[in-house]
Amino acid sequence: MTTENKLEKENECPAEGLLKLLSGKWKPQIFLLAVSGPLRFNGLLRDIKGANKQSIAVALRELEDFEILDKNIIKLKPLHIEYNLSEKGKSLIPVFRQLEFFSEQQNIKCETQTEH
Amino acid sequence: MTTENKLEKENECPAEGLLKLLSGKWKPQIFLLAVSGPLRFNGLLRDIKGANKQSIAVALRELEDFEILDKNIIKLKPLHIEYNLSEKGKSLIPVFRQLEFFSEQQNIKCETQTEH
DNA sequence: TCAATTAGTCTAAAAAATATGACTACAGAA
DNA sequence: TTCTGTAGTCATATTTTTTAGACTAATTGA
Repeated sequence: MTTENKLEKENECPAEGLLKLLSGKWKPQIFLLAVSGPLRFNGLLRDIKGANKQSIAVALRELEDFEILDKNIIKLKPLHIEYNLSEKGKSLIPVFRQLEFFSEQQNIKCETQTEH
Repeated sequence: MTTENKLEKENECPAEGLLKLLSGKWKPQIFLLAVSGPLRFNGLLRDIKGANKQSIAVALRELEDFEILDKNIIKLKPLHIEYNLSEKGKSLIPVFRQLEFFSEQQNIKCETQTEH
């Protein structure tokens, strides 16, 4: 079953599909990295500590299926593949910023922001 | 391990904790129902088709742990318990609205909105 | 030609989330 | 005192998500 079908099938409440899409174990990080620039498979595997091939591959595929990331084959030097935020993906940035803003207001914070 | 500890432990990116909190199978629905008024356990069990005691109980506990819902013991007629959106919970409403807005813009839509 | 890097897939196992059904405990009504 | 409704818990299954590790296949560099 494709990601699309899953969401078309039983999606009672409007925000739910998007929440589901964004809430995999690695997808928020991947999205945030995509905001900073193009992504590459092995790069993600190196940068995201603890992640494994399979999960990265699935996350990329789902984000691509939703047209949040564009997959581009770069026919250069070392022929490779790049994932870039699509326009739709870019329009998600403010949504993320609001989620971050809320989290900082309340203290659902991240460790790297905590001084030790 | 409590819900708090889980999120304090390894929360690399700011929006992640909130996404995780909101993305359980029933939590978005529960939150949305809470926007309309106080919730009660058996009421949710009746209203949310397909949900079971355990999941409702866990979702309520997590939303309560995060202080998004307040749990109130109502010492009236049939002594019972009500869950209400806290101030923090209310401040989440615009975040939800933005998620919904994005979903409607793109077509991550819900079935009830699709004409057939 | 051999080894490394690229970007994955596949199968199977482990872990996490959800579901099922029995059970508890209290209050009020019949 | 038994039955109904309140709000759960608990142990156990089932389902879903994530991981580990072997494998593929094309390109590139030495």
